[in-house]
Amino acid sequence: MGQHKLSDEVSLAVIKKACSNCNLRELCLPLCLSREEMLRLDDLVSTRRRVRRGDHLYRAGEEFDAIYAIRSGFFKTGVLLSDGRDQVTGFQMAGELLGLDGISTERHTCNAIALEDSEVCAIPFSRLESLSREIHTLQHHFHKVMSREIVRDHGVMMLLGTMRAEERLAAFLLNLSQRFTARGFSPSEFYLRMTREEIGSYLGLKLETVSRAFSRFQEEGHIAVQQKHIRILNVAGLKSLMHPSH
Amino acid sequence: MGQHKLSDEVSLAVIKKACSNCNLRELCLPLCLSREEMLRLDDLVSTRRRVRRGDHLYRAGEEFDAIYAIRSGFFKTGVLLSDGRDQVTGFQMAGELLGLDGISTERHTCNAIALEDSEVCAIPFSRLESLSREIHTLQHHFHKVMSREIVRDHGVMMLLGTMRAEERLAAFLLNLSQRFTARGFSPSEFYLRMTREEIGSYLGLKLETVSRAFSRFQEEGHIAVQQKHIRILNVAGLKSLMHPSH
DNA sequence: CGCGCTGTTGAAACTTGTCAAAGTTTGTGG
DNA sequence: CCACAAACTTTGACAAGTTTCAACAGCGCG
Repeated sequence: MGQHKLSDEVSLAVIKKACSNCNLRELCLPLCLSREEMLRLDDLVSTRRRVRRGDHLYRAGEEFDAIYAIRSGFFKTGVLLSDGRDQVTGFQMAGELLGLDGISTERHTCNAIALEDSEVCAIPFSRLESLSREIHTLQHHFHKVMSREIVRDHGVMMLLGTMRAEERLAAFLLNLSQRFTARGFSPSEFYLRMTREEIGSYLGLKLETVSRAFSRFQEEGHIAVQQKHIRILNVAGLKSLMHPSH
Repeated sequence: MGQHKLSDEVSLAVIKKACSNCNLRELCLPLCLSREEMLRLDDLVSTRRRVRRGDHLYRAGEEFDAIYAIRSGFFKTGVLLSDGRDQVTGFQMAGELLGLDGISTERHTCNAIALEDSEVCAIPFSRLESLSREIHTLQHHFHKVMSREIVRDHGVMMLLGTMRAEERLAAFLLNLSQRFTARGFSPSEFYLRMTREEIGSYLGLKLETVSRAFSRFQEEGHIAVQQKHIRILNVAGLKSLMHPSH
């Protein structure tokens, strides 16, 4: 019995590397696949890659041949203008896909950098296309994921185009909170993996403005900030900051 | 001989409604398809729809079942926040696709409004998925189109996040110019189909700021503006405004 | 021909950015 | 384990850019 259990655990440890047993499968590509389909996907998503904090997963201009599913860790993506200005275009966490922008030109158009030690599953794109020609649900789900990325970007455009500094930061915190919640973490308490400057870049603000907004939120009792440690004390208060009445 | 010619012209007029003879096929979905594949696409893209200036092609919240290729005309897409703020997320012209954002939730997430009398080809999405399971090149091209939309959105995020008012407007004009050029129109002279307010919404600026920037560009000899009629006099000048030295 | 929508321009108010200084944390090498 | 340097954060004072409010001009449509 003891023997048997041990061998079970060992094989589990191996199998766990596959989509079919990944605890992120509800957030990632495998969504809605049958058991048999999932096993075919396992085969596709066999390459893993570790990325150390601060290292690039890929760089703008590099040849594109795979998208990446984040297994664990935290990333930022960003583009760099010729005159040195750069913009963080997103922060990605476990279960989310990276590299969709590279399909269009067959080159990556942004940089993806790990904000903590991370692990990703590489998904060779041409094989994903092949498989999704055979598995209807996979195809459809992949289209949904790409579309969701477009919707997300529209949300950011909305944020950058119509909101003022404090509204942007409130929206940002609520979004993070929601995504942490979906992953089983606390909705109200988390560590920011990015600097004030990176937050500012994403939100179209200078780091000092981000810092001041944090301080203000704290003064008003909406959150407690200690460096990168955030506790949300008053969700409703933050939400109301997003839609000021005046 | 004369008879023959007439009959040729008549059949041409009919055939012209299909992708295989659409003069936008180099910009639209059919790209890279073989003759035979193109004919199968024709079958799919059989529904046309006229949209009058000011009318909605679709509204946020409506059920999604098709994407649209613009055959002629000009559209804007935008989202509306609960508190009344709205943001134009894009302007689309002939050969471009509308509705990709709807795939993710099976509902349209933005409004699409014609800025001039327009005609679109409706492409039933589930049939597009079927066909692209059979036609590899169509599948790949469609993925590229979605990805291109993501890249475009990142460009707008860059613009909204890092550029000041005049840089934004310069980038906007140069982008329009380039897209008109790709469609065989003059790169340096065109009519804006949208109001200052709509430009401002897209660029995250108030209409007065847009107006002032136009005036300034004119004073400095970069462009000539007369209401919606724009002539670009100095492309290099506009480009340099996008990347100020100081 | 006038009414409404759109666009232009000016002045003041407000928000955010810039510059500067000091405090805090983190990481590294001795 | 400590010391030091580097990176990050906070805060203040001031400057710059954008919005707001307001008035007016022009164009286009009924």
